[in-house]
Amino acid sequence: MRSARINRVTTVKRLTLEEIGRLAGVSRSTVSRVVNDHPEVSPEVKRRVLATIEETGYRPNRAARSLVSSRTGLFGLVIPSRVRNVFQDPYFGRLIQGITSAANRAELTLSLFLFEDRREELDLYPRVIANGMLDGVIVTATTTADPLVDLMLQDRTPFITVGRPDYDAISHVDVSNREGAADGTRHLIEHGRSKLATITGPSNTTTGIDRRNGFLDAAADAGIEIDSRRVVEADFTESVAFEAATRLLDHPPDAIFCASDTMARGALRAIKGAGLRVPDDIAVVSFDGLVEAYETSPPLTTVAQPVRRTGEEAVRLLVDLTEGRAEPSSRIILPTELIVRRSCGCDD
Amino acid sequence: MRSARINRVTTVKRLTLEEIGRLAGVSRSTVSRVVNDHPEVSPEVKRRVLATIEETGYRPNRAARSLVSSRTGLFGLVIPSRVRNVFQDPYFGRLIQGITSAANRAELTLSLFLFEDRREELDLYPRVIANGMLDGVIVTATTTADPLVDLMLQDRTPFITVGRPDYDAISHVDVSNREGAADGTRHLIEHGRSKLATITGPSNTTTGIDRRNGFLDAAADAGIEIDSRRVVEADFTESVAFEAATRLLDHPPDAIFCASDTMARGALRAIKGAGLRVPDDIAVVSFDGLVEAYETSPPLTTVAQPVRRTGEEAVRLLVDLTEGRAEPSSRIILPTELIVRRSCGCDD
DNA sequence: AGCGCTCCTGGGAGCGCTCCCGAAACTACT
DNA sequence: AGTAGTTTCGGGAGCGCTCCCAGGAGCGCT
Repeated sequence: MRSARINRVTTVKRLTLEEIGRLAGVSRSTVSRVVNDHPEVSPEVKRRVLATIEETGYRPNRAARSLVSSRTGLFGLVIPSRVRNVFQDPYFGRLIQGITSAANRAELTLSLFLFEDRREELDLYPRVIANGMLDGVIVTATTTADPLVDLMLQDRTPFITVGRPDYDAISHVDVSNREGAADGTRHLIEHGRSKLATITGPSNTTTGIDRRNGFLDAAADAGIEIDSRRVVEADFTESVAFEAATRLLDHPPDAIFCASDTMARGALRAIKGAGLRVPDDIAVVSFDGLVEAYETSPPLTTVAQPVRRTGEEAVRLLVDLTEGRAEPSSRIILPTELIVRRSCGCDD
Repeated sequence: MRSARINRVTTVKRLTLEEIGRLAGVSRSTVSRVVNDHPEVSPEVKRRVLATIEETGYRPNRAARSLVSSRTGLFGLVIPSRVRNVFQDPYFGRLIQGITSAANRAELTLSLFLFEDRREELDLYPRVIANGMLDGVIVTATTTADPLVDLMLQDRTPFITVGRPDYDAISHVDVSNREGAADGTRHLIEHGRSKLATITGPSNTTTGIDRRNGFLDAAADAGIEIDSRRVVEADFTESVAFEAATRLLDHPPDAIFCASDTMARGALRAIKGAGLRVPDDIAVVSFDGLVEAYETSPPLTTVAQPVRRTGEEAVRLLVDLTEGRAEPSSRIILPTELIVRRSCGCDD
């Protein structure tokens, strides 16, 4: 263990522009120009100022800058309270990585807002949004009629959602949930399955709705009737999906389309628990592509979505929006891709 | 889909203290006193001011406040670049939940800093720490000789680490890794196992070191010799642990203590792949308590650590530190608890 | 009536920065 | 040499807030 030099300096005179100017023999304004890389500074002076900034380790005070520019360089990432066990599903982790990665590259700072309940969530607005603390906000996983979104709509700080929002005219980035779900379901049908079932996400989320509709689209296209008891709703968690799947097994389907990998794990567990085999008795296709092949048995066939890229695009869109480069209601839709493994009945 | 009222108001006069004062017929100062709940305001005036604040929806500008108070209400959570796949392991998710939950309660805002590489990580210091953007910082998962910690030590912004730091004199919160690991190992020994092995965390982390030492402590106490080939290092990921476990199986032990649940999953997969049974051939005990019983087969016996509480205590400690309530080098050590399931050889 | 006291309120100063305007210095012309 | 134009720099003003100090109002007391 190394011993630390704790330098609890009590009165470090905080360096200011004025002070640096004094040291370099120029004015406050000139130092400001150098710091902000304005052109009208002679090379000689610029060199001198840069040198004293270097040796003093001066950093401009952010609060003062924000006060005059009314920009903070701070962006918010909001994950609503509705999301139970955010990190149980690999989705959010991956999304956060994409977002932080893009944020780092753009040299902007990201605040994370997670909530335990609705009260905390609504408290966010007065506490950090209405007072101009954030230059922009990314809201994920909104529900239909999300009160936070309603509040944000009243405000001036730019925001986008990840996932299709309830309102039109809100900028967002999403993946082709409906088409992807249809692709996955079609694959099941091509395997000759016809007693199709699905475990959907919550019906108060657009993601849940879109993937369910994609499933229904594919079935309808193939002329397959879907009994409403074969459409069960869960909440993207493995335990609730387990229960949903168990209910499904009362009248066993020969194929299940699960709206997420995590839910597919629950379904797999339920099917095995009932003494049935995957894919022989029931074929399974899921959505996300976030679970490695070795993590389930059999390996999951899944509709992969580019989560990391979703995060990166979200940051890009938000920055474009704050700088007026993007249309107020642009949308970016990223493609999905079917990854064929074994749970669908394919050999490989 | 509801249609949105996008109110792109171009020139909203931002409300100020002065403005509110004018509306309420008092001065800027009086409004300030009301907002900050200072006592020397008459009830009648206070009521009137509060009323106009309410009806105008006024929120004090944070930048201006920060400028004079030199406090921002912003805290940072730093997860160093070393951590590959932060969210593959449930640990960080749980920790983040604990931290954000406590932060919400304390009405402080949390910024998240994740990095892809060392360069990004070191960039953090000049970009957000040295310019006083953060009131305090929580650094997790530091390695020995972490350059960021070295930088922070030079700075005045208070910081703590989660996990025992390399330096003494840095405030931190940690769990009893060494004792916990010894408990887990002792349990294996009580099952009559003597050919003990361990898969450790990285040897440049105090967590890796402490848990390995706990394992060695228990073995030594029982008079059991540990062949150095029975101590293999991994990096807390399941895939590297899989490889480490595979190496271990060249001279199969009859018990493995894994320094994390995630690594235990890798070990389980390797053992099964080799055609051996758990716990019959090899008993397994892990550390963390973050994996549900149904998630592995057999259910893992594990040394549970209170991750969520760790996060909460971290926030508490940091806040105490910034407000001068805590000693400059306090440490909080949380207890671990052995959760007995089946992988160790117990019946239930 | 005069004094001192407390209670409440208003306004000046200043936090560290950016923006703007004007002056100084220098150049290039007539 | 004088003028206009350009480049480079300094200082005032002000962002919205908090802190401090001064002063008025109201009170009870001598």
